[in-house]
Amino acid sequence: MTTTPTGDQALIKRINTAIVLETILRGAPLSRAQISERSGLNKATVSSLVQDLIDGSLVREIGTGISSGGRKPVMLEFIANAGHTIGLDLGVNYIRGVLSDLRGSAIAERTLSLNRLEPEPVIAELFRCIDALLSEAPPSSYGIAGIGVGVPGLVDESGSVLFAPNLKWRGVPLRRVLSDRYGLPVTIDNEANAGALGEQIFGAGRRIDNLVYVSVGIGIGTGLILHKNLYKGASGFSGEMGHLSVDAFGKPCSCGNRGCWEMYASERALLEKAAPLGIEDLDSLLAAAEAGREEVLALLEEIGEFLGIGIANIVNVFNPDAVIIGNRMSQARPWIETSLRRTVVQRTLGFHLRNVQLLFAELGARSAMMGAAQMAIAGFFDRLKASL
Amino acid sequence: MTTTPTGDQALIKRINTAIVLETILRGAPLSRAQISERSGLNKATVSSLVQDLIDGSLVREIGTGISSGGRKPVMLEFIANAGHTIGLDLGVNYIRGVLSDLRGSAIAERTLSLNRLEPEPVIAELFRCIDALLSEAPPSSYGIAGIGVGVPGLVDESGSVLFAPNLKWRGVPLRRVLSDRYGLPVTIDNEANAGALGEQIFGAGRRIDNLVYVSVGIGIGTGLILHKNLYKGASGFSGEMGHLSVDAFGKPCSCGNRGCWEMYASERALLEKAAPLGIEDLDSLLAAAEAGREEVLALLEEIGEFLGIGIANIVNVFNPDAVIIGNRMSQARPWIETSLRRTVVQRTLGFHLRNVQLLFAELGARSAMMGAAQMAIAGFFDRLKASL
DNA sequence: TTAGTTTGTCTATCCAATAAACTAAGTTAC
DNA sequence: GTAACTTAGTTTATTGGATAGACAAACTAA
Repeated sequence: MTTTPTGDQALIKRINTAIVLETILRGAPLSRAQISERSGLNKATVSSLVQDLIDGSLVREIGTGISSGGRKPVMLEFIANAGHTIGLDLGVNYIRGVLSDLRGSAIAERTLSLNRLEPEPVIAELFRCIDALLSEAPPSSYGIAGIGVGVPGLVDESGSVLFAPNLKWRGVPLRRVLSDRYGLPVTIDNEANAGALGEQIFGAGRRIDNLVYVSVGIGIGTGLILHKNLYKGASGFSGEMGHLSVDAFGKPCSCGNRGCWEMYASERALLEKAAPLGIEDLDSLLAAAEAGREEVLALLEEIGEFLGIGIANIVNVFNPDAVIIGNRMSQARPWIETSLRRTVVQRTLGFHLRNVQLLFAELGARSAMMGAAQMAIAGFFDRLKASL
Repeated sequence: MTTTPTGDQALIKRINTAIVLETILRGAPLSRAQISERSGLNKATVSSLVQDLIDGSLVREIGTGISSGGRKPVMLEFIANAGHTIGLDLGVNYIRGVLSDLRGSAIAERTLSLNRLEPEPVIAELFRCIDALLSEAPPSSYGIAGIGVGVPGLVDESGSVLFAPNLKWRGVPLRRVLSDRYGLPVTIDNEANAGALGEQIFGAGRRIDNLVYVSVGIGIGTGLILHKNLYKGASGFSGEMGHLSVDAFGKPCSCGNRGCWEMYASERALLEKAAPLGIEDLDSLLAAAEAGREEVLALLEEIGEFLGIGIANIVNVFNPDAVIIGNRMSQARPWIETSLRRTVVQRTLGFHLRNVQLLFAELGARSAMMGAAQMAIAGFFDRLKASL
């Protein structure tokens, strides 16, 4: 019960092997000598651990490097295609999937649209998408290392979708369904968490330790990366900052609260206001903005302000290094950025004391999908570290 | 630069020594055999590490226990008075100090009131309080292990008070001042963080891994304990949830934002509303409530509702196991609890799915002081683990 | 008294990291 | 073109912790 994992020699070896592997992942190509220097491990130790990694098909020698006055170094690199993963972004009316290698480079992508919401047909499409991607996977030592999925809703620790309002799902055991069919490790998480991870690893958030990703789509979801790690609430779910109330006695929200942020700053809120202007969807709205239609520009400025109001709250609470605006609304950047930035500066306690960057997603619509692939990759490495 | 601490035998020993010590701290009195069983470490290993702890004056044998059919076990316990710490709660018009042993048992306490706010006189009083407590400390192996202080403001990683609005302090290097004078390790943190720690270790939050402590005094501060650890924002400060805006276009707050929570739910907000009734301070207000004065009861019910509005936001964002209401307003429990609880239930997304407990501080006004002592104790153990 | 049990220590062994010596394979100066 | 120097990577002997198993000590039960 209280059995903490104890320290023994195997633990040391695991720790040091992980250090060597991570050093290579970060700095490849590297020689054994460079790894020794960077990691602080003895040359002999590095040699031995590198040999294990080579035996495990995770690292390979790629020939000699240039000499600096002595024997030429043998350069090493991580074998990115030692395995592959599948990343999926399950949206309300689309599925995006990617087959990637273990560094996250995309090998194949698929997008398909959904016209039904019920779990059965959606899962059938999910299977089709995965099957198609699997058929493109080249043979490799580790094969398919895992599947990651981002979904627009609350996910618990067992990988069940507790509640996805826009899909009208409740209690769908997605992880079990997928791992039963494919016999692979499956990671399920909120779409905003996946997006946060995608931007942190591959996009606007590289090298930023603490960031908040705000996914502005039909609703608003948020993914938090604190001290380089995805933060999950106590029970393993979070990302509900769309339901932060910004107007305690405002419009009632379906969640039970009143004046929730996403009722003022989401795509849905924007389109409701645009309806009287005869605009039905985001694309035509952005086209109208492009054309300089003034009522539309005013609407977008207002959305920027409301986004800023919620972001100021988030900054006050979490004090992150960056906030990244992602998902569909990031396309509206040219017309919302000014009012958004102004509002955040006005409303953030001691803003000048902070170094908060306001950024927009670099991966655009691919953030969540790439983040889902990264979830699977991270799962692979976690299992690896635990095993050797 | 990228030098991660590498794994060697000393690391193993540190890890296992910490396991043994923690096993004793949690379950004392224990025999070596019991420690071996609970920790999973070999009997011989435990014997050797226990001997080190005995040599280090951290553990002692306290005679034999009862036999269960064989040789009698030698029982061990942690030497709580191997050292002492000082915990201080620096309030706006008071200082509370405690001298405690390494388990957090109070040996002596002092409370004194302040009538000036400037750093110099306050620090002079702080010195007096510390000196008085120090003079009561019995001799011990480790002496005074450290000083912990909770302050009503923003504290950075270097232990400087960046900004304490109610004290009107800016940039006071409190840690340096104290460690220069006493030559001891000093930990400075926000008063709400200290209170959260105090309640988690000694009060209503025992055995709760994830909790939010809401310190409702003149303003509102919050301390977050996530996965058993105090959460600090990216730059080492947080606790600003009093400035979560609950009414985007409400009253302007001195922080720059509008409609901040603490403008509606704090002691100051309550007293402003009570002023027309001729009530000037919290004590007389509570007395009036006790006497059943209806206008006062209505005011308190309203405060309960506003507290609930902010707490619902916090629950939606952090999804903690418990929320603890602390500081002065916790005295108003009988008159605010009903409306508070109702509001939180109404406004929390999927409240029925959660297991959030709403609690009131058990340590009352002593939460922050005891938490400050705990900060010093934790610092002592951290340094210990790093050294051996 | 005897047999069995539990506690705690002792001993031999294992294993990973390490320093230092060593081999291999280059460069540079003249 | 050779001698002197450099750097890369391996080999060897040593160190230090954890461990299993043997053991002694101290007890209970019958």
